[in-house]
Amino acid sequence: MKLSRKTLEGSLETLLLALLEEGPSYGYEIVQNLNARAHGLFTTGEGTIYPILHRLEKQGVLAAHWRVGETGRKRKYYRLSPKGKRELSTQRGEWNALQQVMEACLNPNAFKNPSL
Amino acid sequence: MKLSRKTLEGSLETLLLALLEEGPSYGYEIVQNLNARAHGLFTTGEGTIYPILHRLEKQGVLAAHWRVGETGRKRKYYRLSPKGKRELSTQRGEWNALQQVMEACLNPNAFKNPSL
DNA sequence: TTGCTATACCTCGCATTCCGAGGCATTGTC
DNA sequence: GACAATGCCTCGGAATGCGAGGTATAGCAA
Repeated sequence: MKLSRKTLEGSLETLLLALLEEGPSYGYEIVQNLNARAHGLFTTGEGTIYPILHRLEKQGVLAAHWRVGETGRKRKYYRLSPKGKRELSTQRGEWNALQQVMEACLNPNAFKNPSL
Repeated sequence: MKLSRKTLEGSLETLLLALLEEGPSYGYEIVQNLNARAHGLFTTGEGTIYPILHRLEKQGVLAAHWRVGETGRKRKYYRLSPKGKRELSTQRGEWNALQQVMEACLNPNAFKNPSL
């Protein structure tokens, strides 16, 4: 099954933040990593990830610094700033909340609400 | 807590389809119904719902017919077409799949994956 | 040397989405 | 007659995802 674009919308940023919570990484690796974790459910490209990284850096959610990796090439490493950690926490909460509403609507019979 | 627009993105259509699965309804009522179920977590307006309804009708996912309700006013009732039922089923599946990926990324410690 | 692939960065433009603001008509109430 | 509630609708802006393309370097093979 291939996840439609619409379903993925708005979740990518949360996914990205969660990934960076585990440690600094750079754009190219992040794309590979996300696609690996998606297990073929969806595929992300650089055209999607780089603009998000730039925006988050501009917003102060991510901090970036250039470094030469073990391959000899320059990489731009991103890591969560303190603001980024708070942001991730917020988004985790929002995700859980949405999950509950979706659960209640998609499986309404699980606990019939007489008020509706 | 107020759900940010980004988190909600892409889920509204699924929510709408799930609501119509329970029976036909019309735009104005759908808006009220969705907001009631959101329990203040988010608020949707008619400017959001009507375009979605029109698009879904055009795509053959919803069938619509005008009828005069018990209030005396004309209403445009929408119900799921057979295609719509299949679509809802698909979206339910996509939601569950996304949920699993999100779960795995947001709580990576739950089952450490050594390949990452 | 010359190419090719993988790595690694980036931008541009299209299609799509949410949503606030507004417009129109009708019903019932004060 | 004024007003709110019901009920439909459109328009434009901001933001998103993403395919397509561009640049440059490292390493390998012909």
